[in-house]
Amino acid sequence: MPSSTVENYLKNILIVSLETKSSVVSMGKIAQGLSVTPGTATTMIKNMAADGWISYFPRKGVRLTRKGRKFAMSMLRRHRLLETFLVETLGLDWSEIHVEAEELEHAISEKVLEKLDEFLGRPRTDPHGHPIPTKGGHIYRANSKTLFLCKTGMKVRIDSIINQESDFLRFARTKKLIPGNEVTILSHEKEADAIILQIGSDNPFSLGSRSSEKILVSL
Amino acid sequence: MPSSTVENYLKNILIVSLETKSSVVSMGKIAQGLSVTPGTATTMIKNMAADGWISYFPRKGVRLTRKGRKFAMSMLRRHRLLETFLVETLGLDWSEIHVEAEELEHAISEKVLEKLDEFLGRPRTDPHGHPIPTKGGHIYRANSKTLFLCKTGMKVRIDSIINQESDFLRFARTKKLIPGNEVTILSHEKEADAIILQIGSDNPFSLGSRSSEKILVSL
DNA sequence: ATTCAAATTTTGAATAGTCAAAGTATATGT
DNA sequence: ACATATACTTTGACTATTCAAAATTTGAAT
Repeated sequence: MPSSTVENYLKNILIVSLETKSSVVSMGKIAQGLSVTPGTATTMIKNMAADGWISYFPRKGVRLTRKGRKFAMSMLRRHRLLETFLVETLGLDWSEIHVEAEELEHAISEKVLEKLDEFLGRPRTDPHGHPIPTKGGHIYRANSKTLFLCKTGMKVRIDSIINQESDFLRFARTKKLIPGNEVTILSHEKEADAIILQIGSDNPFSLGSRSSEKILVSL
Repeated sequence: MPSSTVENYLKNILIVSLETKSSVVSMGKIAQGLSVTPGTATTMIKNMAADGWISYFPRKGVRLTRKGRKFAMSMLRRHRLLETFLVETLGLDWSEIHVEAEELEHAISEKVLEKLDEFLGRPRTDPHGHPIPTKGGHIYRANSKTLFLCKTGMKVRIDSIINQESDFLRFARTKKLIPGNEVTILSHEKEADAIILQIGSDNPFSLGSRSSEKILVSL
């Protein structure tokens, strides 16, 4: 069994790997994702490689082994099922659940997790719209793209919010940027580095590139 | 915030303190309760005293400070609410919940705990019949005594099972030794070091002193 | 009073994870 | 080809927690 630190490293590597669609993740990304100094990441990664969680390519980056990926998937499953539970059952706010789940995911056993999954009715996605990996470690990929890539006039449906910072989530919620909602792109001009959009008949508002890259949508 | 190791020490000191009805707990009991060597307990206790969780009386033992007791109570509250949740909501077996709750209690925040309490309908006791401390750190004491102290012919109601070992809990369950149930003491002779008892119209069975001291009952 | 066993403390060493700072490799622009 | 900024690794040190084994204290029994 990995320590919860190792669990965090594994989960983070998987997430970056999925986000960037690249199986090799750089040390920089790892250190940043875990908020540790680069040196710490290097030492940690070497130990993890010795334990067979990852393959380490010095100065290149890191790739999850089969064993590492399997475990990382199970962490993602825990995280997302817990987030679902916190929102659906306990009624916590969307913006609070990430931090809470981050703690609980290390403490919940397989057994309790399966009972929870059953209790929740085996949900497919979490409240952010992210797919929940199956027990076997499978994840289904929606064919979404980021809001930033949408052109003026398009109507799209929000699939998920990648950004997990509570401030942003709170903002997103007040603007009804919520998975499932329809968005109309009123204007998107590269020069302005912002898109103007509208949800339903609410007041239109604008979003910078930084933010609009963190919102996945599909047609 | 204490580390989860400190949380464990605090909870254990409180439990022993309640069990033995003595505010000072010996180092031996602490080391034993936490399954560490005596030396480890000594070092740890000294640090905890420096941080104001306990008062340390060398070669005498340890007493929780106000701050320590408050925190320990909150640990007990977490533990017992979680056990309740695991049984009532997720349907886990009585014998499994102690171990699971032991992990989760370090990961659950005050906020989530309060939501959970609300969701469960603010239960007063956990599935073992132990009282759940209030948010303020209060615990109500039932006027129960141990089954071992009961005389032949008495009819009593089970309040709680102190022993937390899964093997014993499994056994207790098959014999219907469950909080709330009525027990008739068919015979209790000191010489035999065992009592014979009956629940409802089930087959009578006997229990040694070791076990019968671990079951709290009231009239 | 003295002795002895039990309980407790001390000491020295190990492990996991971390940082700061110094050193090294690499890619990129000129 | 060369200089340099950037990314990465190495080194030395620190903290929390643990153990094993040696040393000490205490209380009870002779």
